[in-house]
Amino acid sequence: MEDGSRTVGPEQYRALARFRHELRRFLHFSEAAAVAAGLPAQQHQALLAIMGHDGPGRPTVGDLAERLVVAPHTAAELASRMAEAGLVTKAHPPADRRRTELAPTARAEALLAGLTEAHLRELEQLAPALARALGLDGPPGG
Amino acid sequence: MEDGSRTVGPEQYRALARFRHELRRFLHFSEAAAVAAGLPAQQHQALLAIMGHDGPGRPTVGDLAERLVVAPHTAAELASRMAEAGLVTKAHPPADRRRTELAPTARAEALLAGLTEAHLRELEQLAPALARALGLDGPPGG
DNA sequence: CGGATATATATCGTGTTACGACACATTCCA
DNA sequence: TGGAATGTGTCGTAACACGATATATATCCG
Repeated sequence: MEDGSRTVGPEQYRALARFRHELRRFLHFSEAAAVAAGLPAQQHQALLAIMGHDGPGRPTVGDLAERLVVAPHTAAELASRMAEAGLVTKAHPPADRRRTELAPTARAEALLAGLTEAHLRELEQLAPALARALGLDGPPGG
Repeated sequence: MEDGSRTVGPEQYRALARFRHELRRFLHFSEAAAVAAGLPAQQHQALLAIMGHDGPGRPTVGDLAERLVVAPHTAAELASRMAEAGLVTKAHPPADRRRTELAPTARAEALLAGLTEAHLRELEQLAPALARALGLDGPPGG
């Protein structure tokens, strides 16, 4: 019965559409905030991934690709643009000189701090709606 | 005290980065699924917005813009590409001939049904991680 | 009724981003 | 030590979103 082959109806479309709408509102806020701070949206997210790296040592270009769910060479391009913009510095660790480790500059850290604060505040507002929209089938009583 | 001016530290970066990672995983899945079905990602989402429209009558280009959180002329371009691709038909209601009402074609409905099924299944998997990542400060005990 | 203004959509040129195909340096391994 | 694997970088291409601008329709006000 619940094999999922014919469960798609108007209610599912509406629920999924609502979820995507909430997502896009957040993403739109995020992009606008980043651009207002002088950062392209992807560079902001890359910076967050770098600062939020929780492994040992600095994240590499490959780590960045994995966290952003993009192809390695896409992350490489992104890292290059960020280095040009003075947001990160690149270093090749002696242990494996193929790798490129990324470290944020002081300016990038300052920018990210402000943006992160704004995002945390915005998410406090949006989280309930997002969580609600994640209950895609709607409440059992509705 | 909780004015939010100095709450940004390593834990916040990690939590927010994890949330963005989950988001990107979902968005990557979604785009890949759409493209595999022969639809550009935005056209898939536009279709979902159209089919998920819950107001009276058909959604207009302006409605689409609002749901996708894009500028009206961006939605107009998207609608034109979709009409060219045989995914929607346009109609100008007599009541206000400035408006353009959008209706999905049978082919579009079939495509969206399959994609929606896949998305609902994927969200069942991802929803817990997303919801967890939405508790950005981490559990009180952790 | 008629002209000014507002609304809804559409078009054009531009910039950002992501990809595939390919190139190159470094490391690993038989 | 030579060849495959790994990590990153380069180049050309395509989709998307925007600002500026244009057009058609509707509305308002006297």
